[in-house]
Amino acid sequence: MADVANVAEVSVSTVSRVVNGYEHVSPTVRAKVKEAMDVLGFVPNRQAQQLVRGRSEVVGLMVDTLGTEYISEIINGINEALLDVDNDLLLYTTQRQRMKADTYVRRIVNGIADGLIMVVPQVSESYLDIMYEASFPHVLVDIDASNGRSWSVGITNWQAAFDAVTYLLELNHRRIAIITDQLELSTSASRLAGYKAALEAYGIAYDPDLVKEDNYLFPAARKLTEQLLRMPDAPSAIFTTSDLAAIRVMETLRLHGLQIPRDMSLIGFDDIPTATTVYPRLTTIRHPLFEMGQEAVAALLRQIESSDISPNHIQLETELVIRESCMALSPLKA
Amino acid sequence: MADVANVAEVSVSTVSRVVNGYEHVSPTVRAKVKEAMDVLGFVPNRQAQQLVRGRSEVVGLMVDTLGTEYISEIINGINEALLDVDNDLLLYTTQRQRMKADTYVRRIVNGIADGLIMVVPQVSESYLDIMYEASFPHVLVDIDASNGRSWSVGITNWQAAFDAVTYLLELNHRRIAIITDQLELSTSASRLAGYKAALEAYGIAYDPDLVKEDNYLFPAARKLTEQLLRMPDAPSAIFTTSDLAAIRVMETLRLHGLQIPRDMSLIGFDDIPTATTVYPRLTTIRHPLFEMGQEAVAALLRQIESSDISPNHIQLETELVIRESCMALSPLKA
DNA sequence: ATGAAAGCGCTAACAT
DNA sequence: ATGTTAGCGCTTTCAT
Repeated sequence: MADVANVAEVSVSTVSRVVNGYEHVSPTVRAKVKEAMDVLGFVPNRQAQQLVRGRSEVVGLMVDTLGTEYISEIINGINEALLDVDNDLLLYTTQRQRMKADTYVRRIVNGIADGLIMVVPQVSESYLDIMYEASFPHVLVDIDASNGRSWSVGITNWQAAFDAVTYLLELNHRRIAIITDQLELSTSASRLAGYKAALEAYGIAYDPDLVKEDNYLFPAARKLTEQLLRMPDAPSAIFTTSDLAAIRVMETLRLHGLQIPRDMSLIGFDDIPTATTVYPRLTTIRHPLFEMGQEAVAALLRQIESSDISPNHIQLETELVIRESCMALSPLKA
Repeated sequence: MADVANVAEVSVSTVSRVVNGYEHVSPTVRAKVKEAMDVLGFVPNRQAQQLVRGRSEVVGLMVDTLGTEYISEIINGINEALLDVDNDLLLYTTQRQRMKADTYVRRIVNGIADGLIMVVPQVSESYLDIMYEASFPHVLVDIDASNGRSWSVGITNWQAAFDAVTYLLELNHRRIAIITDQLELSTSASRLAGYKAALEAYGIAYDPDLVKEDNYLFPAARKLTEQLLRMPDAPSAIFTTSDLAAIRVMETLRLHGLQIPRDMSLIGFDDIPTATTVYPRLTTIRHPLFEMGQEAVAALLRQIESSDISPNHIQLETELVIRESCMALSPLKA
């Protein structure tokens, strides 16, 4: 920077001013400085800027697992929003992590990022404690409701499940199974509640045998589907709380010679890109993943900029996307 | 840090010494400083450290798309290696990127990271130019051979394809199709060459109609498979250059009522986790994704530490993993 | 073994 | 409109 000042025959402050686009710089000088910057190929040192500004313009992202279209869409949304404010993204994966979990968070809090976005289904309370104590800006992504002390963004899980099951009900299905993620997850619990509510609205008794609990880390959708198929009064429709699981179900049904939707109706959840490339194209719930990522950044930035904002939960709407994986049952058969 | 020095009644230099674990600090003083740090919850400011050290201890990772198990495994490997040296990972996605591509790289080069790992099938030369001019440490991941001026890590693509096709040949298959990624990719070209070589070694004529070119960004495996099935002399085996494509092929075959491996043998590539969860479990080529990530970091670190090392290409070995998606043809039928 | 002081590259008062 | 200067929080000679 001193070099640029020399070449342009001005002071470093002036250089700094044009670097940061401030006013009160005569066009002549501005031009001269810009030229000098070009000639010297000058680019401001970020570390120094960060140091003096007290901000890193980096946000941390903690995910438990990469490699799903689900997380990919969220990250795309985060990136998009970050681009607007010229911030960078630091990635932390908790999967196969040898580091003590807390050290992890502590590093972020005291270190390199201005805030942290967490896309971790089951956030450990000790993480939150650390961040809370340090009043470190953070937001929890895709949880069902505010935990009271953190910002969070999620979706209307209850309504989504209610809509999906109601749609199936309108198609005259009466035996409707649900393959859900772990029920400890608040989102799963809400979806199951929505499922029950829809059934109840139609005066249909709830059958616990029709709910199968999967695990997103160790998917067992195939086994669960086969359990369903073996039932004497097997379901005519399956509602799955992720497209990934739905696709595994499709595979399994086909393996058993069943056709979709003729022999079994199927609804997924998330509306990942692949949902439209499988055959038949999957009827599913659109999960605003990309928007969730964007909202997370917005919420985080709000905290970083003015640290006195009280926790809030942002709830995004879902939408039933009807494609070809469901079919009406004839009222007679029903 | 000054606070710690005050509380411990020593100078800041001494505090710095214990923070960095230097010798020449009496045990008494060391203990006193450590206690002061604990009491005050002191954690060194990374920006300041980085500024004075002239290193950020952050490495950039540029990927074109997240959301595949392929990239996920690589990133896991990178993370693992980074953990050892206590560096952080900055993520750049080129997908849906509004930023001018060069600005992108330029930012990284002049900015925040000490080096860059690129997992981008088709690296633009202009990126490389920028990094080369700045002699910025970088490594290209999963390309087939050195480009002469960058470090890179890849696998033995030719051999891998040769092995896969030879296996099929030994199983008496004679009409063997290949569904490959874009042939502009050096890796794809090598694999196709390996395919041809294996055929030739068995004295089998090469049939261009049996090679179908897919696109990893816009997968068309289903359509391509159907083209293959419609052929009057349809293949009895398909070799696919990614497991993802292989799984789409499986789906398609099943849709057409064909059984694997009875009606069609199938070999994938990559050995992603899902390859073992589909039915039948996929015979495939093990692609050392995780190791590739680790090697990339090692190569990068070597460059960062001593910047005068000349470009090198690290080639990792693959391995045929035999599972249940292939079956021997009776010699008669063959 | 410990301390004093210079300086990493920049920004932002404060002067002029 | 432009220049001077004091830090930002740390590391690292150089003294002692």
